[in-house]
Amino acid sequence: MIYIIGMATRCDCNQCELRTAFFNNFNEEELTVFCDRKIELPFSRGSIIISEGEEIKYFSYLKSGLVKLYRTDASGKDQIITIACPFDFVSLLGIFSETRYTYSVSALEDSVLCCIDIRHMKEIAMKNGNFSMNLMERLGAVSNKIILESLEIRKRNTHGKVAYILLKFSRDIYKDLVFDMPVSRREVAENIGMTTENVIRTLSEFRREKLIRINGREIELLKPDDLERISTYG
Amino acid sequence: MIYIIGMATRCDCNQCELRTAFFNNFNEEELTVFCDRKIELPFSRGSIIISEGEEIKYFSYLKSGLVKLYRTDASGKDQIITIACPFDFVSLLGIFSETRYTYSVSALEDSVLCCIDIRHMKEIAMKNGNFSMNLMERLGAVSNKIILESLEIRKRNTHGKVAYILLKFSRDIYKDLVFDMPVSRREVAENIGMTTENVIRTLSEFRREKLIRINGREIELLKPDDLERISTYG
DNA sequence: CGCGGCTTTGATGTTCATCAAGTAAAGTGG
DNA sequence: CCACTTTACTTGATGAACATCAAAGCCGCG
Repeated sequence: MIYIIGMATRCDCNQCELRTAFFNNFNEEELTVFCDRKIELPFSRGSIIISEGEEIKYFSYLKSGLVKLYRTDASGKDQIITIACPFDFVSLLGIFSETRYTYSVSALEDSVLCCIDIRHMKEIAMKNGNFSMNLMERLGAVSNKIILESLEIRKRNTHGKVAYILLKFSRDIYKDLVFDMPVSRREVAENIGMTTENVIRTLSEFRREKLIRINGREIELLKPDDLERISTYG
Repeated sequence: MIYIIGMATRCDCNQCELRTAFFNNFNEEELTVFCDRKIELPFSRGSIIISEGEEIKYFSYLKSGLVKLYRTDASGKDQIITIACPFDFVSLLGIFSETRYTYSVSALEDSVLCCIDIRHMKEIAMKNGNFSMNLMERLGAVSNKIILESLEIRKRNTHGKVAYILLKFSRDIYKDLVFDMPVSRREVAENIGMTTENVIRTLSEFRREKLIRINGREIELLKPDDLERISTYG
């Protein structure tokens, strides 16, 4: 992990939006210790946060911004595993069963990561069963989401795939019918298993059919219901 | 879950092969309680063990046999998530974050499930941090495997996909170059995202090229190294 | 014995990746 | 700040890969 970009900052974990997720299971002392030990690291858009093969030292989640988790194959082609939003874990489930990362992470937007020493995390989990259960629930939900999404994408044709990811950006990430795509056309292709050309071609078709409006990376969903139908039925 | 097939049996958890995985973290008393509360359920080949949407009542793992985890879409088509071997968990990670199953499970071979009340499992995990951590590690490893496999399959063409799954059966499941396919051609197709016809066509090509020998469901890998190459490079 | 499901092969057409080529945008160094 | 390089985006043409449709043999089961 790279530490050079900006200064590590601190915030009050009492205020953290993840509090209800698992800090609730801390007593005062635990929370203080956690707060003291955690560090926050800012990363600028485009920078690599974690490289495949790197040793796992921290348990970390995304505090703000947007990051992609991806794998690079032998021929250098990337495959995007998932895109993580604020308060999603960047540490996936392997975090406790592996010693090295099996994927890379890079920042799609300026982002801040909240990190805590993995050993410390384990210690807490060992001692505090409620915390540990809560953590398991959260990690499980993330894994489930990734598995589900991968299956959903796999069964769609090109039109369905593009509609699916447009709806995902609009609904799950930006909660708006108008948004700036955080990823290039190539990255969209890497996410849904298509070629860059066909992503563009499909987007252009959607534009011609007045389903969407495109202005560079800005996209507006004009007929979300129709896109929904395309996503579901191809 | 269906209980009607055969009688629930018991075994000594001290002898269980999963012992080192997490029973090690039990003290004598905990192990006794666990052993008393768990039940073993036999299912005959082809029977449905869990149906999508069903309430999650048990944490369960496969003691013997072979099962498939799958989802059924609106049009009735199945998509196989993964095939679980003995001592794999049938309960995936959602187990603690969901109340209902998001997938179905059916027996590919005569199988025995070891089940324990999910509430009891949670109680133990809450109290025993080591157990809980171990559980998390194991669940994490399973999830990771599923995610990885899904990504691997997605990036292969038909030849690569078929070679990949043949090698998986041979190496991971049966540990032999000769094995009986536990699944129909259609199920292979549902596992790797192809049509049944193209699975058969590809298998026939492999046979004509003397890469494999086929006798109904019995398959022998004659040139595993060549299949390896096909799996990796298409 | 006949029905339904599984397997297999062939013919056909659609979908999609690849190749090629050009424009636009964005970063780089003098 | 501008020429230059590189990267992103876009469209078209082509062929290969793959799904679909059709038909027939096989096997197990009621």
